[in-house]
Amino acid sequence: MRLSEYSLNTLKEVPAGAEIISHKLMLRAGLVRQLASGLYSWLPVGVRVLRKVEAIVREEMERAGAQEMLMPMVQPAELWRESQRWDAFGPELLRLKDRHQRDFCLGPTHEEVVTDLARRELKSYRQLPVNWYQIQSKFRDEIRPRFGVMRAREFIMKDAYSFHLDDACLGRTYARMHEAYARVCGRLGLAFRAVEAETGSIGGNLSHEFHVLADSGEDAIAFSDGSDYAANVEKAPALPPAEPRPAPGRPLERVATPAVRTIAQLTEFLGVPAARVLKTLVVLGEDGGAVALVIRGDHELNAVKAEKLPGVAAPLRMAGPDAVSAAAGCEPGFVGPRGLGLKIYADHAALAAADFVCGANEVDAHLVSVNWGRDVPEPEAADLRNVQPGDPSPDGKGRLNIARGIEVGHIFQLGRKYSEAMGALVLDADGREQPMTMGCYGIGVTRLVAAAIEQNFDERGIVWPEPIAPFQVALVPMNMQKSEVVRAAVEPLYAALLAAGVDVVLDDRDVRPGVKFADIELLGIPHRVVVGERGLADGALEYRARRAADSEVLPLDEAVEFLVARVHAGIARHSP
RNA sequence: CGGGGUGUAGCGCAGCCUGGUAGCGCGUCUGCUUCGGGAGCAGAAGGUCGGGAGUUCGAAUCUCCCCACCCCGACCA
Repeated sequence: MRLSEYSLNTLKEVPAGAEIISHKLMLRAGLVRQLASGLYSWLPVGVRVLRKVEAIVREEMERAGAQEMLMPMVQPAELWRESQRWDAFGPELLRLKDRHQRDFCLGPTHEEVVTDLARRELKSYRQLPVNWYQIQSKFRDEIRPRFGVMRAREFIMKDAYSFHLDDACLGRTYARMHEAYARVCGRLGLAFRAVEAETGSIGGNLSHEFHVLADSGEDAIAFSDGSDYAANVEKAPALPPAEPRPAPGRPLERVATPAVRTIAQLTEFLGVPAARVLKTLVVLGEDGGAVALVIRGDHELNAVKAEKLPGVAAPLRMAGPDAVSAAAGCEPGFVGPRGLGLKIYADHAALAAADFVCGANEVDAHLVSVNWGRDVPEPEAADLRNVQPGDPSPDGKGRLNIARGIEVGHIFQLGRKYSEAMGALVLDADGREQPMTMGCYGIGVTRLVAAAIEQNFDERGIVWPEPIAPFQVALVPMNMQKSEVVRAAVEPLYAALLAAGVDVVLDDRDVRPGVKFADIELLGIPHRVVVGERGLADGALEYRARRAADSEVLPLDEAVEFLVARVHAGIARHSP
């Protein structure tokens, strides 16, 4: 490709509104442009990267035994009603009507469509297992699109669906897909972790998320320093404290705490550590009532865990001030478990506290030296909190660390949720009809591009992992328009690299060298070769890898061989 | 949806408080010079000041309504 003929439009300044590094660099390097909130056009350089990511995903899917197919993005409502998800999926499902007023949606995922296809095509256990995948645009009407293509409303996903007669077979395909996902991340040169995860609106019994580690990640993941245990913080169980609850010490006491509402204010006012303060959160109950959740002041409520408790409404919602007053007889900030006429769940750690501080259920007052059993009836114990760094690993080996991650992939063992709801049955060896058991496996292709940048950049721009760079080699001729010598050197080199199958770009634009250097670095091309009269006098070029601090001399007559070797090595380095 | 913020030339911004009909930098176009790290000089094009209504002799500026976009929270690849 000759840059003079290529649509490359880089920006010196960062467009307003871009917050995270990948979004800034994707705009500056001219990979994408925003159309509307959460909707992006991909420009030619961006598409080059996208296609390379897709190619790697395809290769690994084929290696894992999956077969590519393609399903419609527009889906009839009837299928979603069959699976009960027309109502359950909520406003994230973009609904529309055709000219006959029939209901449709834009596919946010394809379990319904693929299950419909499977029940028509798959009739015998002899056809199983199958694993179908597609790479296609998805649409989710996100509450808040964010961070450029990282959380877009329309995005490209690779989604795969497998069908099996029994769960053992599902488990084998799941393991192969787990391996395939790890290979994809590895080939992209990304530092990642596979973690146990919640299944959310997709459903099923077992799932893992693949997280690219980055401080800008929206998820928190917990992993053990003593084993390979790793889980999304949403999912990681907080073990009950090993030590038994201490015996009550001092007598119960009521303390006036005027206008002291928050844990921070309370710890300062009373000089008590947050771990000795219990906070009582009032949330909406299933029956329209309310439920109280008690956790330690230094702990964070885990909404996913809480909404699974009997009697608690899902999705979890905090009770408003009016509901709190009705239940506790005081405003939020002074609620406590003593004398509270609500069902109470207490977190294991809260339950292990003695002589603790809590709200008195009256304005401007708290109780100190409160003890379970003595002052408050023993509540029901539950795991209500997020794990914290230093907590023991749930598998009993080591302690947990917390890291931020970008969820680029998620795999599920769905089981028979969809096949039973939609009647996807096959005949088994005994001639009996059985619902198939299913797995589904998603990778955010567009998100992978952004995640790769989050892990690979410097002050000059993107530093692509070599397998997905838009071009492998950039040839940068100095004063090419005037210099016969430079042209005579660079044109054959360009042709030879093309002939050798190298993804090479020739920066033949009539612009000053500084512009070329800045653009090539912003774009993150892994290998750069400068061709100038200065070096050519000695038969030499200058080579510089994107990550290298300095250039090195490259004899002109060795250039093709050298670059081909570098490119192959760069890509091979990432192949597991 | 709740809270906060921003909309002025392709991009980044000033002007708004204190009304008088729009400016800076970058980019774009033309010419000359320059040509190994985002060039210099000279000239040029480009704006219903997000939209509508109102106040006023007069509105980018004041008032009201609407819209879009961004950020913080609940969702997910």
